[in-house]
Amino acid sequence: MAENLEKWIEELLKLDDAEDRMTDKQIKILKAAIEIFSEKGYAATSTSEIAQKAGVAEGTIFRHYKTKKDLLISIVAPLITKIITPIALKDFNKVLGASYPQYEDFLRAIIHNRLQFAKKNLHLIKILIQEIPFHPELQAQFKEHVAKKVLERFEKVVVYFQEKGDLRSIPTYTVIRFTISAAMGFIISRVLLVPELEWDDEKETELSIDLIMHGLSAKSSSQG
Amino acid sequence: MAENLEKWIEELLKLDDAEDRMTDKQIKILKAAIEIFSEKGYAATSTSEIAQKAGVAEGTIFRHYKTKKDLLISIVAPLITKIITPIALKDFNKVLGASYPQYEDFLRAIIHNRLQFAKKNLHLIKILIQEIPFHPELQAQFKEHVAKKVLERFEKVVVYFQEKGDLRSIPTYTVIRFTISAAMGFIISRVLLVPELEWDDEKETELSIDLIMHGLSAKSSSQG
Amino acid sequence: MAENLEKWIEELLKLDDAEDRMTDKQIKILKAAIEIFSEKGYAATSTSEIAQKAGVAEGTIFRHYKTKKDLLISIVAPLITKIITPIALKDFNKVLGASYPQYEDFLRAIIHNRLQFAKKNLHLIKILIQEIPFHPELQAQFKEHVAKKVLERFEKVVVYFQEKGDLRSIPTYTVIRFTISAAMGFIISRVLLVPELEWDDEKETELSIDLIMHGLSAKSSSQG
Amino acid sequence: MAENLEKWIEELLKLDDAEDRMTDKQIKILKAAIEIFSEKGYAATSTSEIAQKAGVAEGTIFRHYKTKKDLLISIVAPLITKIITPIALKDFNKVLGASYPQYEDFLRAIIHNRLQFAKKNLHLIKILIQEIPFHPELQAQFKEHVAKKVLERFEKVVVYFQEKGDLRSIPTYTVIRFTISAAMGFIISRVLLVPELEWDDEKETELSIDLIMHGLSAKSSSQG
DNA sequence: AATGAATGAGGATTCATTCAT
DNA sequence: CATGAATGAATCCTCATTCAT
Repeated sequence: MAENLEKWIEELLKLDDAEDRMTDKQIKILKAAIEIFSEKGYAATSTSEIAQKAGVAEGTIFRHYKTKKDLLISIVAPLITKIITPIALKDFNKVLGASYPQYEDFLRAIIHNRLQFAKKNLHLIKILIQEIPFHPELQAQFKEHVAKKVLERFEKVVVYFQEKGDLRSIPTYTVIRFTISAAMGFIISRVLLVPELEWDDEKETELSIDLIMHGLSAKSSSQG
Repeated sequence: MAENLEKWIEELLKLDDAEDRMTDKQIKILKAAIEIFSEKGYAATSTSEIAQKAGVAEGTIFRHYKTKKDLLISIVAPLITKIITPIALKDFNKVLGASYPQYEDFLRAIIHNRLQFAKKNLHLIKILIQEIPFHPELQAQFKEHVAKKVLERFEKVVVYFQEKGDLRSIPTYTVIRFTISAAMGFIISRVLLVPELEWDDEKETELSIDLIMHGLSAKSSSQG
Repeated sequence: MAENLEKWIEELLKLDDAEDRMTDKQIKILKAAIEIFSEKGYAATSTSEIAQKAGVAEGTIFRHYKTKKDLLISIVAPLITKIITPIALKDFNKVLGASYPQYEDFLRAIIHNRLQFAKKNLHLIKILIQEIPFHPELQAQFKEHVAKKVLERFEKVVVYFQEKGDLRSIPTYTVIRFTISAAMGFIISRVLLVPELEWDDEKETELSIDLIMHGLSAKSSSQG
Repeated sequence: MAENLEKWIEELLKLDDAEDRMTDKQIKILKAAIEIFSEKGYAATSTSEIAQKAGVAEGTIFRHYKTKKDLLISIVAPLITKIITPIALKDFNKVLGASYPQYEDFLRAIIHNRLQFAKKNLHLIKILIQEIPFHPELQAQFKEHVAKKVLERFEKVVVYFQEKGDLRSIPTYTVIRFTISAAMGFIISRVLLVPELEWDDEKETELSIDLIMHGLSAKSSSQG
């Protein structure tokens, strides 16, 4: 999935309403907006700047997006519903479908996927992180489409492994929080905080899984 | 430490230059700015809004802070150098001073302190998180005064416990990242993401420590 | 040449970039600015005042001229390079082309021309005189495009008549200064200082020429 | 006369109202204002700038001068009535008192005096030239105290020499204008336009007198 | 659909002036 | 007298948005 931003946008919005495809200019506007929003933040970005970078007239932006905020929403809303949500929910069903017999198989899959996605969509992720706190509409969407669903399924997964006797019987939400913290801590360090380091993604992933599993595993294990 | 924001500001700036104390209005301006910046973000906040909330004329702001950006810097810079830095560095020396015989004692102290601070200074923390990405001056300060020093000392602490045989011999920076991720994951959830939950801070702290220690400890331990 | 201000502006800027003609509003802005600048001076003129007089929104000014200073420069720079310079240099070549066999024929031409121009472009001349001292960019332009070239050619003309034996062998620059002083003294009195007097331009011009020539002529002459 | 600016100001204002002498600060304010007004123009000068340069508090300026304009008037008005007027009128009476038997003696005296004054009071002269066009009050004062009186006396002097048969019988005002133009042309070039040249004031003065006299003299004279 | 000139409300900032100390 | 903090009107300028072409 998520090969690169351009495809994302194109496919996304074509899927949306097959007849009402995006024009070339619309795509240019979106791309320009994404780039500048992520660099300077929504509030500090002017529509004229976007128009210039997109190579269109200022008026053209408002032909496609009623307001500047509309443009932000048009980026973030489908990002949440069409991209983040599927990514976020990916792999969860496979646990119950027995594709991932162990919690660590599941961990490996979600870390791998989210990292790949994060690497390819830094701009979008930055916008998401930076703008959600300031826009209640986005917060609501995020909560409903991502947070709630993810937590629901995550809960099922964790309970499943807890009942199976693989995971410790500590509060489920604590397990989830610990897992997400450790995984996201790695991903965020990797792509946002110190991307300039030479990362051995494979090795760091395995170490992270190991550390998480040591914390959560019901059986004690020997260590190096 | 850090009883509450008002005291913070007052004490801070009195310490700064004992003779050259802040005026009453200056404090009002700072407080208003902190509140609104944290709610709407720096770029989306207008100086007239700050003036109104502070109960001063707009011109008064510019008598004390040459530009709007200056006002931001005047909030964030001392926040970094005078508050965040000491807090961030707190407890590290006690390890080598043998006040914390175990890594988990150290963990308990840093989680406790940072959590207390975070609870009392939510506004400041939000501003820090939200604005640092957009202001290179602040990034530089943060890197120099906080990140670098914290990592240096953290490294010493971790190496100390690794050599002592208490912590596993995995890469030091991975240990640090894992520790910070798990601890910050808890704190951020607690104060930013879902503060409305009923948290048993004591119990959650102990659980977090337990989880971290299980991942890092050189000896296997029994679990619940 | 120089029929009146409106034509000046229009022709000027059409010549400048034939395709990229000025809009109607742009001309209105220029005219309003010229009028108010000349009345109150650049620094004492507000952009809102200009907008009002021009019958446009204040923002419109800044769409055409990036800053208020830009507006001033846009008036004065082409004034110097396109209007003042040609006027200032007019007639000089005719001396060497033998169109003006005598220095007084040359004098008659330059006084006549400059006076006509000054009468029709009082506003522009006032702006020039008042603002040049305060704006180094304009000073530089004036020096390069006008002062230097005029002096060069004036020198040639004076030397020509001195070598021809018509003019006294006093320092060339003194001759030039004396000529310009006497001529400009007349023109400035005529259009700026006491324009309300009833002037017989023809007669005063001839008198001025006579006075100058008496001072400069190599031959003594009878007087009345 | 006019030894230097400082003395001028001090003497001037002490004379004014012997009891109500200027304070040290007042003098500093005046000096600072004169300097900055002459450099940047009245409208472009801020009172805070003046206060800073004068080394006083902003409020202090307004204790002595009700408004900023008042400060300008306080500089220019006495300049006109106490300084420019006497200087302008100097020497005129000496003609009729037979101290100057010839028009050229008179010329020599006025050029010399005005040049000395101009050299020592450049700042004041610049302010005068630049601000009079924009301030009707100053215009009125200048007209009444200087222009009118000077012209009256100048007229008497010229008529005197015309009736004596020394000067040509051309219109008196033309004689005056020509004389002033030539004299001022020299002085202005000397102190304002190209002060950086190496001027032989003595020689240039004599040349100017010679040129003027040739134009005006009733008798033809030999030339160099 | 696309343009870009035009708008005017609003933004940051300056400034002359006031007034309590 | 002198101060300088405080003021708020006014200044220059930006920006999202509209609309005639």
